Amino acid sequence: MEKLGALDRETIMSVLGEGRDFANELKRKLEITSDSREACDNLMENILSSYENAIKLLDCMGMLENSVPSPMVASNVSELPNSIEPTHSSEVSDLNSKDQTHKSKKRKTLPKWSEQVRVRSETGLEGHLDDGYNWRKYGQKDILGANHPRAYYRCTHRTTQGCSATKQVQRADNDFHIFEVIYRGKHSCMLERLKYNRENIIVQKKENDEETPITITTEPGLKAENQELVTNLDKFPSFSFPSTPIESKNLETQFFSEPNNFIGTNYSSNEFYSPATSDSYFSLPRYPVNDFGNDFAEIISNPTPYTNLSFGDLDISFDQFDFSSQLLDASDYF
DNA sequence: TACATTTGACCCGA
DNA sequence: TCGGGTCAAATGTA
Repeated sequence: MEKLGALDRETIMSVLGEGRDFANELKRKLEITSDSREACDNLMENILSSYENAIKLLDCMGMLENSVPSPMVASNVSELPNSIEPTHSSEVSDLNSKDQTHKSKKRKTLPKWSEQVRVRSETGLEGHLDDGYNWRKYGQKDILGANHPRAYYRCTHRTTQGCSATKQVQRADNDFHIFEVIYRGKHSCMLERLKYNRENIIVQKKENDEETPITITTEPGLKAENQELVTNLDKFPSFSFPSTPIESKNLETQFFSEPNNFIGTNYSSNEFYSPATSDSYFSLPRYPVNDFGNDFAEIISNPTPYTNLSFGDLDISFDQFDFSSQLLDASDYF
Protein backbone atom coordinates (compact mmCIF):
# COMPACT_ATOMS: atom_id res chain seq x y z
CA MET A 1 0.00 0.00 0.00
CA GLU A 2 1.48 3.25 -0.99
CA LYS A 3 1.33 6.42 0.95
CA LEU A 4 1.35 9.84 -0.48
CA GLY A 5 4.76 11.29 -1.07
CA ALA A 6 5.72 14.62 0.43
CA LEU A 7 5.38 16.32 -2.93
CA ASP A 8 1.92 14.93 -3.48
CA ARG A 9 0.90 16.00 -0.03
CA GLU A 10 2.13 19.49 -0.63
CA THR A 11 0.24 19.63 -3.89
CA ILE A 12 -2.94 18.49 -2.27
CA MET A 13 -2.55 20.89 0.58
CA SER A 14 -1.91 23.65 -1.87
CA VAL A 15 -5.09 22.87 -3.75
CA LEU A 16 -7.07 22.62 -0.56
CA GLY A 17 -5.64 25.85 0.67
CA GLU A 18 -6.65 27.52 -2.54
CA GLY A 19 -10.17 26.21 -2.15
CA ARG A 20 -10.27 27.49 1.38
CA ASP A 21 -9.22 30.91 0.19
CA PHE A 22 -11.95 30.91 -2.42
CA ALA A 23 -14.49 29.94 0.19
CA ASN A 24 -13.28 32.74 2.40
CA GLU A 25 -13.67 35.18 -0.44
CA LEU A 26 -17.16 33.91 -1.12
CA LYS A 27 -17.96 34.33 2.52
CA ARG A 28 -16.89 37.94 2.41
CA LYS A 29 -19.02 38.59 -0.64
CA LEU A 30 -22.03 36.91 0.91
CA GLU A 31 -21.86 39.27 3.82
CA ILE A 32 -23.33 41.86 1.51
CA THR A 33 -26.54 39.94 0.97
CA SER A 34 -29.21 39.57 3.58
CA ASP A 35 -31.34 36.75 2.19
CA SER A 36 -30.93 33.45 3.95
CA ARG A 37 -28.01 34.94 5.70
CA GLU A 38 -27.92 32.32 8.36
CA ALA A 39 -28.07 29.50 5.86
CA CYS A 40 -25.25 31.05 3.87
CA ASP A 41 -23.18 31.45 6.97
CA ASN A 42 -23.70 27.88 7.96
CA LEU A 43 -22.82 26.69 4.51
CA MET A 44 -19.69 28.73 4.44
CA GLU A 45 -18.64 27.50 7.83
CA ASN A 46 -19.11 23.97 6.64
CA ILE A 47 -17.07 24.53 3.54
CA LEU A 48 -14.29 26.14 5.49
CA SER A 49 -14.42 23.46 8.10
CA SER A 50 -14.13 20.80 5.44
CA TYR A 51 -11.08 22.41 3.92
CA GLU A 52 -9.45 22.98 7.25
CA ASN A 53 -9.96 19.42 8.33
CA ALA A 54 -8.77 17.99 5.04
CA ILE A 55 -5.61 20.02 5.32
CA LYS A 56 -5.09 18.95 8.88
CA LEU A 57 -5.67 15.35 7.97
CA LEU A 58 -3.05 15.53 5.29
CA ASP A 59 -0.74 17.35 7.62
CA CYS A 60 -1.17 14.70 10.25
CA MET A 61 -0.65 12.00 7.67
CA GLY A 62 2.73 13.49 7.10
CA MET A 63 3.47 13.11 10.76
CA LEU A 64 2.21 9.57 10.73
CA GLU A 65 4.44 8.60 7.87
CA ASN A 66 7.38 9.73 9.92
CA SER A 67 6.20 7.87 12.96
CA VAL A 68 4.87 4.39 13.35
CA PRO A 69 3.02 2.92 10.44
CA SER A 70 0.34 0.52 11.44
CA PRO A 71 -0.72 -2.64 9.70
CA MET A 72 -4.30 -1.80 10.28
CA VAL A 73 -5.86 -0.14 7.32
CA ALA A 74 -7.72 3.00 8.06
CA SER A 75 -11.15 2.27 9.07
CA ASN A 76 -11.78 5.38 11.00
CA VAL A 77 -11.25 7.66 8.14
CA SER A 78 -12.34 5.33 5.44
CA GLU A 79 -15.55 4.73 7.19
CA LEU A 80 -16.33 8.32 7.29
CA PRO A 81 -19.36 8.58 5.12
CA ASN A 82 -19.18 10.39 1.90
CA SER A 83 -22.80 10.30 1.08
CA ILE A 84 -23.70 12.41 3.97
CA GLU A 85 -23.18 15.99 4.64
CA PRO A 86 -22.37 16.79 8.17
CA THR A 87 -23.17 20.41 8.55
CA HIS A 88 -20.92 20.95 11.46
CA SER A 89 -19.68 19.46 14.60
CA SER A 90 -21.38 21.06 17.47
CA GLU A 91 -19.35 20.05 20.42
CA VAL A 92 -16.85 17.85 22.04
CA SER A 93 -17.23 17.71 25.71
CA ASP A 94 -14.74 16.20 28.01
CA LEU A 95 -13.28 13.54 25.83
CA ASN A 96 -10.87 12.67 28.54
CA SER A 97 -13.44 11.96 31.12
CA LYS A 98 -13.68 8.40 32.27
CA ASP A 99 -16.19 5.99 30.90
CA GLN A 100 -18.72 4.78 33.31
CA THR A 101 -20.24 1.40 33.36
CA HIS A 102 -23.93 2.04 33.63
CA LYS A 103 -25.47 -0.45 35.95
CA SER A 104 -28.47 1.62 36.80
CA LYS A 105 -30.60 4.25 35.21
CA LYS A 106 -28.24 6.82 36.51
CA ARG A 107 -27.54 9.34 33.81
CA LYS A 108 -24.16 8.88 32.28
CA THR A 109 -21.47 11.47 32.05
CA LEU A 110 -19.68 9.86 29.15
CA PRO A 111 -17.66 11.72 26.56
CA LYS A 112 -20.12 13.28 24.20
CA TRP A 113 -19.85 14.71 20.74
CA SER A 114 -22.43 15.37 18.11
CA GLU A 115 -22.86 15.53 14.39
CA GLN A 116 -25.38 17.07 12.15
CA VAL A 117 -25.98 14.79 9.24
CA ARG A 118 -27.65 15.89 6.07
CA VAL A 119 -29.22 13.32 3.84
CA ARG A 120 -30.63 13.65 0.40
CA SER A 121 -33.88 11.99 -0.56
CA GLU A 122 -34.13 12.81 -4.23
CA THR A 123 -31.25 10.76 -5.46
CA GLY A 124 -31.80 7.64 -3.51
CA LEU A 125 -29.19 5.38 -2.10
CA GLU A 126 -25.88 7.07 -1.74
CA GLY A 127 -23.66 4.26 -0.58
CA HIS A 128 -23.08 2.21 2.46
CA LEU A 129 -21.52 4.05 5.32
CA ASP A 130 -21.37 1.47 7.96
CA ASP A 131 -19.45 2.92 10.85
CA GLY A 132 -18.24 -0.52 11.76
CA TYR A 133 -20.33 -0.81 14.85
CA ASN A 134 -23.60 -2.50 15.51
CA TRP A 135 -26.22 -0.42 17.20
CA ARG A 136 -29.32 -1.55 18.96
CA LYS A 137 -32.18 0.73 19.64
CA TYR A 138 -33.22 0.79 23.26
CA GLY A 139 -35.55 3.71 23.50
CA GLN A 140 -37.31 6.60 21.92
CA LYS A 141 -38.61 9.75 23.49
CA ASP A 142 -40.56 12.75 22.46
CA ILE A 143 -38.48 15.75 23.31
CA LEU A 144 -40.10 18.85 24.61
CA GLY A 145 -40.10 21.57 21.99
CA ALA A 146 -38.86 19.27 19.27
CA ASN A 147 -40.98 18.23 16.35
CA HIS A 148 -39.41 14.84 16.09
CA PRO A 149 -38.71 12.15 18.65
CA ARG A 150 -35.21 11.24 19.73
CA ALA A 151 -34.07 7.67 19.27
CA TYR A 152 -31.57 6.07 21.61
CA TYR A 153 -29.10 3.43 20.52
CA ARG A 154 -26.48 1.44 22.32
CA CYS A 155 -23.73 -0.80 21.04
CA THR A 156 -24.94 -4.31 20.37
CA HIS A 157 -21.90 -5.67 22.16
CA ARG A 158 -22.79 -3.98 25.37
CA THR A 159 -23.76 -7.20 27.11
CA THR A 160 -21.10 -9.42 25.61
CA GLN A 161 -18.16 -7.03 25.72
CA GLY A 162 -19.36 -4.35 28.03
CA CYS A 163 -19.18 -1.74 25.33
CA SER A 164 -20.68 1.42 26.75
CA ALA A 165 -21.00 3.44 23.57
CA THR A 166 -24.37 4.93 22.83
CA LYS A 167 -25.76 7.37 20.37
CA GLN A 168 -28.86 9.45 19.95
CA VAL A 169 -30.44 10.32 16.65
CA GLN A 170 -32.89 13.13 16.21
CA ARG A 171 -34.24 14.81 13.13
CA ALA A 172 -33.77 18.53 12.96
CA ASP A 173 -36.86 20.63 13.40
CA ASN A 174 -36.21 23.04 10.59
CA ASP A 175 -34.84 20.66 8.00
CA PHE A 176 -35.91 17.05 7.91
CA HIS A 177 -32.93 16.19 5.77
CA ILE A 178 -30.73 16.87 8.74
CA PHE A 179 -30.25 14.51 11.59
CA GLU A 180 -28.34 15.27 14.70
CA VAL A 181 -26.40 12.30 15.94
CA ILE A 182 -24.96 12.48 19.41
CA TYR A 183 -22.36 9.93 20.30
CA ARG A 184 -21.51 9.08 23.86
CA GLY A 185 -18.79 6.91 25.21
CA LYS A 186 -16.06 4.99 23.52
CA HIS A 187 -16.45 1.62 21.93
CA SER A 188 -14.73 -1.21 23.71
CA CYS A 189 -15.89 -3.80 21.22
CA MET A 190 -12.63 -3.78 19.31
CA LEU A 191 -12.63 -7.31 18.06
CA GLU A 192 -15.23 -6.66 15.48
CA ARG A 193 -13.44 -3.55 14.39
CA LEU A 194 -10.20 -5.40 13.94
CA LYS A 195 -11.98 -7.98 11.88
CA TYR A 196 -13.54 -5.25 9.83
CA ASN A 197 -10.16 -3.66 9.24
CA ARG A 198 -8.48 -6.89 8.27
CA GLU A 199 -11.12 -7.53 5.65
CA ASN A 200 -10.41 -4.11 4.23
CA ILE A 201 -6.71 -4.81 4.12
CA ILE A 202 -7.17 -8.02 2.23
CA VAL A 203 -9.55 -6.60 -0.31
CA GLN A 204 -7.55 -3.43 -0.81
CA LYS A 205 -4.29 -5.26 -1.22
CA LYS A 206 -5.87 -7.41 -3.85
CA GLU A 207 -7.17 -4.37 -5.64
CA ASN A 208 -3.80 -2.69 -5.53
CA ASP A 209 -1.99 -5.78 -6.73
CA GLU A 210 -4.19 -5.73 -9.78
CA GLU A 211 -3.19 -2.13 -10.31
CA THR A 212 -6.75 -1.07 -10.19
CA PRO A 213 -6.93 2.49 -8.98
CA ILE A 214 -9.05 2.86 -5.92
CA THR A 215 -10.86 5.99 -6.73
CA ILE A 216 -13.99 7.60 -5.64
CA THR A 217 -14.79 11.16 -6.34
CA THR A 218 -16.70 12.90 -3.71
CA GLU A 219 -16.04 16.53 -3.89
CA PRO A 220 -15.93 18.52 -0.71
CA GLY A 221 -19.13 20.38 -0.20
CA LEU A 222 -20.86 18.52 -2.94
CA LYS A 223 -22.89 15.39 -2.92
CA ALA A 224 -21.80 12.32 -4.76
CA GLU A 225 -24.34 11.34 -7.31
CA ASN A 226 -25.94 8.04 -6.78
CA GLN A 227 -24.86 6.64 -10.09
CA GLU A 228 -21.33 7.71 -9.45
CA LEU A 229 -21.31 5.96 -6.16
CA VAL A 230 -22.76 2.83 -7.55
CA THR A 231 -20.05 2.82 -10.15
CA ASN A 232 -17.40 3.31 -7.57
CA LEU A 233 -18.81 0.67 -5.36
CA ASP A 234 -17.46 -1.85 -7.79
CA LYS A 235 -13.94 -0.76 -7.22
CA PHE A 236 -13.94 0.76 -3.80
CA PRO A 237 -13.70 -1.97 -1.24
CA SER A 238 -14.48 0.18 1.71
CA PHE A 239 -18.02 0.50 0.57
CA SER A 240 -20.15 -2.44 1.29
CA PHE A 241 -23.79 -3.20 1.51
CA PRO A 242 -25.31 -4.94 4.41
CA SER A 243 -26.03 -8.56 3.96
CA THR A 244 -29.63 -7.91 4.68
CA PRO A 245 -30.38 -4.54 3.19
CA ILE A 246 -33.45 -2.75 4.24
CA GLU A 247 -35.72 -2.56 1.31
CA SER A 248 -39.04 -1.02 0.61
CA LYS A 249 -39.47 0.09 4.12
CA ASN A 250 -40.51 3.48 5.14
CA LEU A 251 -37.56 5.26 6.57
CA GLU A 252 -39.63 6.60 9.33
CA THR A 253 -40.46 3.15 10.59
CA GLN A 254 -36.80 2.31 10.60
CA PHE A 255 -35.82 5.49 12.24
CA PHE A 256 -38.59 6.66 14.41
CA SER A 257 -41.73 4.84 15.15
CA GLU A 258 -44.03 7.77 14.85
CA PRO A 259 -45.04 8.10 11.21
CA ASN A 260 -46.78 11.41 11.61
CA ASN A 261 -43.54 13.09 12.30
CA PHE A 262 -42.50 12.86 8.72
CA ILE A 263 -43.22 15.84 6.65
CA GLY A 264 -44.75 15.06 3.31
CA THR A 265 -41.94 13.05 1.79
CA ASN A 266 -42.15 9.56 0.50
CA TYR A 267 -39.17 7.67 1.78
CA SER A 268 -40.20 4.28 0.66
CA SER A 269 -38.27 2.11 -1.72
CA ASN A 270 -34.62 2.37 -0.94
CA GLU A 271 -34.27 6.05 -0.83
CA PHE A 272 -31.85 5.92 2.01
CA TYR A 273 -31.32 4.07 5.16
CA SER A 274 -31.40 4.51 8.82
CA PRO A 275 -28.44 6.27 10.32
CA ALA A 276 -28.97 4.46 13.48
CA THR A 277 -28.08 0.87 12.97
CA SER A 278 -25.21 -1.06 11.58
CA ASP A 279 -26.98 -0.84 8.28
CA SER A 280 -26.54 2.83 8.42
CA TYR A 281 -26.12 4.66 5.23
CA PHE A 282 -25.38 7.96 6.74
CA SER A 283 -24.30 7.50 10.26
CA LEU A 284 -21.23 9.31 11.34
CA PRO A 285 -18.60 7.58 13.34
CA ARG A 286 -16.72 9.74 15.71
CA TYR A 287 -13.82 8.43 17.63
CA PRO A 288 -12.68 9.91 20.85
CA VAL A 289 -9.07 10.80 20.87
CA ASN A 290 -7.03 10.43 23.97
CA ASP A 291 -3.40 10.71 23.19
CA PHE A 292 -2.91 12.01 19.76
CA GLY A 293 -2.42 15.67 20.19
CA ASN A 294 -4.53 18.68 19.59
CA ASP A 295 -4.54 18.58 15.84
CA PHE A 296 -6.13 15.24 15.61
CA ALA A 297 -8.49 15.91 18.41
CA GLU A 298 -9.62 18.95 16.56
CA ILE A 299 -10.08 17.00 13.41
CA ILE A 300 -12.16 14.44 15.11
CA SER A 301 -14.25 16.99 16.86
CA ASN A 302 -14.69 19.00 13.75
CA PRO A 303 -15.05 16.33 11.18
CA THR A 304 -14.59 16.31 7.49
CA PRO A 305 -16.35 13.16 6.55
CA TYR A 306 -15.20 13.01 3.01
CA THR A 307 -13.35 9.85 2.57
CA ASN A 308 -11.89 10.83 -0.73
CA LEU A 309 -11.18 13.96 -2.58
CA SER A 310 -11.02 14.64 -6.24
CA PHE A 311 -9.30 17.48 -7.95
CA GLY A 312 -9.51 16.93 -11.62
CA ASP A 313 -7.25 14.03 -12.31
CA LEU A 314 -6.02 13.91 -8.79
CA ASP A 315 -7.99 11.38 -6.88
CA ILE A 316 -7.13 10.62 -3.31
CA SER A 317 -8.46 7.81 -1.31
CA PHE A 318 -8.02 8.31 2.40
CA ASP A 319 -8.68 4.67 2.67
CA GLN A 320 -5.10 4.12 1.77
CA PHE A 321 -3.99 5.50 5.08
CA ASP A 322 -4.07 4.10 8.45
CA PHE A 323 -5.42 6.17 11.28
CA SER A 324 -7.08 3.63 13.42
CA SER A 325 -4.07 2.67 15.40
CA GLN A 326 -3.29 6.28 16.00
CA LEU A 327 -6.71 7.37 16.94
CA LEU A 328 -7.56 4.52 19.18
CA ASP A 329 -5.66 3.59 22.21
CA ALA A 330 -5.31 -0.15 22.05
CA SER A 331 -5.38 -0.40 25.80
CA ASP A 332 -8.94 0.77 25.65
CA TYR A 333 -9.98 -2.33 23.82
CA PHE A 334 -8.12 -5.21 25.36
C1' DT B 1 -35.40 -19.68 18.58
C1' DA B 2 -32.66 -15.74 18.76
C1' DC B 3 -32.29 -11.19 18.20
C1' DA B 4 -34.14 -6.50 17.34
C1' DT B 5 -37.66 -3.05 18.13
C1' DT B 6 -41.40 -0.83 20.59
C1' DT B 7 -43.19 1.44 24.41
C1' DG B 8 -44.69 2.48 29.05
C1' DA B 9 -42.59 2.95 33.43
C1' DC B 10 -38.91 4.15 36.29
C1' DC B 11 -35.07 6.90 37.79
C1' DC B 12 -31.87 10.77 37.99
C1' DG B 13 -30.15 15.39 37.43
C1' DA B 14 -31.05 20.16 36.80
C1' DT C 1 -40.97 19.01 39.78
C1' DC C 2 -40.10 18.06 35.18
C1' DG C 3 -37.63 16.57 31.19
C1' DG C 4 -34.58 13.35 29.49
C1' DG C 5 -32.12 8.80 29.64
C1' DT C 6 -32.62 3.99 30.55
C1' DC C 7 -34.88 -0.33 31.71
C1' DA C 8 -37.42 -4.27 30.64
C1' DA C 9 -41.53 -6.75 29.21
C1' DA C 10 -44.12 -7.31 25.13
C1' DT C 11 -44.01 -7.75 20.42
C1' DG C 12 -42.08 -8.32 15.79
C1' DT C 13 -39.08 -10.53 12.45
C1' DA C 14 -36.08 -13.68 10.09
